[in-house]
Amino acid sequence: PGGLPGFKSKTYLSFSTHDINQDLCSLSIGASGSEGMPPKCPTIVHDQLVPTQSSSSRVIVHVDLDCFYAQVEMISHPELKGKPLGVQQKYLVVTCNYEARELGVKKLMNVRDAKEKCPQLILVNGEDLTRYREMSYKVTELLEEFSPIVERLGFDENFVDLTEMVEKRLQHLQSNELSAVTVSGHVYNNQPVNLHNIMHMRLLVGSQVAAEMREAMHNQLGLTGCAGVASNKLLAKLVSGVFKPNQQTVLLPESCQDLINSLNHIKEMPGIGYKTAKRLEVLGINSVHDLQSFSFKILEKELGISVAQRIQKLSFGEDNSPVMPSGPPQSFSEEDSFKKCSSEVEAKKKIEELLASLLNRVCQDGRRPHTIRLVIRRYSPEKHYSRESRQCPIPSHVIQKLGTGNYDVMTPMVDILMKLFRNMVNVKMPFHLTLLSVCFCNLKAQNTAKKGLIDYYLTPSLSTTSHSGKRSFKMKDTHIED
DNA sequence: TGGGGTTAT
DNA sequence: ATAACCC
Repeated sequence: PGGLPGFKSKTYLSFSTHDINQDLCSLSIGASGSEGMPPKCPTIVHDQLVPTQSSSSRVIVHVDLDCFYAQVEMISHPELKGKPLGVQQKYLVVTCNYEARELGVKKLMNVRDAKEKCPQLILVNGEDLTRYREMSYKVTELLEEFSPIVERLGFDENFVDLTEMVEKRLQHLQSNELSAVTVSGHVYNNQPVNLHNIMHMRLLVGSQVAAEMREAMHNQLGLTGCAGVASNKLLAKLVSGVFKPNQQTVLLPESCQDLINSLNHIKEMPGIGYKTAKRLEVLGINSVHDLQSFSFKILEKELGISVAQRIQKLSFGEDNSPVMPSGPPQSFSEEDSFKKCSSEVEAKKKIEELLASLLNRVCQDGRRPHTIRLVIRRYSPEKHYSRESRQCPIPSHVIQKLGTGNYDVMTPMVDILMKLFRNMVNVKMPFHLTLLSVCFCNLKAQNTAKKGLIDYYLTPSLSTTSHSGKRSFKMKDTHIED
C-alpha cells in the first residue's frame, strides 16, 4: 500500500498463484474500508489472469558430488584410487566408486551380494561420518563464496540460488559481448539456444558459474561432481543427474516437459516419497502424466490440500520453494544399529559411547544445545521403520558446563538419558532394541556477558517462570526429576 | 537397509 | 512426539 506508483494507500493487490500455469496468476485489486490493514476480503474490482515472472525467472544450480563417501576415502587413501572400492556400514555397501559400479556393485547392496558380484571389491568402514561431514561442510562453504544462498540436502548435495549473480554478470556485459555468451557443459535435449531469449541468457551464464564451482571444488578440495542449472530447485535437481559422473547440464524452459516426462514413475519425483507414492498407486496414479491429469478435487480429498497442491505442481515441473540458506546445523545426532540390545547395562554402554562423540562435536561447534533426545527402534519381525523418542530440556547448570572441559558433563547427561530410556522401555519386562540414537537440538548461540543479560530478561523459561519454583516446559518434553 | 539430516502436524 | 521427506 502506498509503495507502488499509481496506487493510493488504500488500494490492495492480491496475487494468487494457484493456477496450474505458472506463467499466469490471478490479480485482484481491491479497496479497504479499514485503517491501514489489508482487507480480509477485498472488494474485487478486477480479476483476470496476468503474466508474471515470479518463480520462473530464477537461476538455480544443484550440485551433486559423485559417490561422495568413496571419493573422501580415496583422498584419505590414495593407493585405493583406480581400484573397485565400496564403503561399508554394518552389512551394507552404502556407496561405491565407479570402478566398482562397472563391476556390478550397486548402492545399498548387501556385502555378501557385492563380494559375490565383485570378489576384488575393497571395502572400507564408513560408519564414522566425521571426515565425510567435515568435507561436506567444506563444499558448502566453498559454494557460499559464490552466493550466500546455499541449501544443503544431505551431505553430498547443495542448491545455490544464482539469480542475483547472473543478473549482475549480464549487466556488466557490453552489447557486443552478449552474442558471444556460450553454454558450459550439456544442454538438455540438445535444445538450440536463443541468444535473444533473456531466460536462455540467464541460464547460460548460470552454466558458466556452475562450471566455475565445479572447477573450484576440484582445485581446492579434489572433488568431482555433477551440476544441473534450471529455473527452480526441482528441475535443477532432475537435470543434474542427466549426464553422470563429473558433468553438468542446463535445462532451457522449452524442454521442461520432456525432462519430467523422462521419469518412469512418480516415486522418482523428488518430494514424492515412499508413503505418498503408495497412496497414489492405489488411486491408479503411476506416471507423471497420470498425476498431471488427475482430478485435483479427489487428490485433495485423499492427501489434503497441502500435499495435493504441492505434488500436482511438481508433476508439471513447477516448484516455487525458495533456496533456503542452511547455515549451521539445527541438530547433532549419533546413532548405532545392532542385531540385539536387551539389557539396561548394555544400553547404557552404547548410550555413553554415542554421547561421548556428540559432546566432542557440540564442543567444536561453539553453540550450546538446550534439548536432548533419545531415540530407539524396537525389534519387530516383519513390520519395519518405527522409531520412538523422548526428549527433555537440558538443565541450565549442565548447559553451562558444556565445552568447559574440566567439569564432568557425562555423568549428569547419562543420568538424564537413562531416565528417558526407562520412560520408553519397561526394563522390568523383556525388550529387544535394534537401534539407539542420541540427539542434541535446540541449539543457541553461546551467552556472551552482554547477551546473557538480554537472555535473562527476554527468555521466558528463565525470566518469567523462575520465581514460580517450578520449571515450565514448552511443547511435550518429558519431565525428568532432578 | 545405514547414519545421518529437515520440516510439518 | 511422530510422521513425512531428503541424502
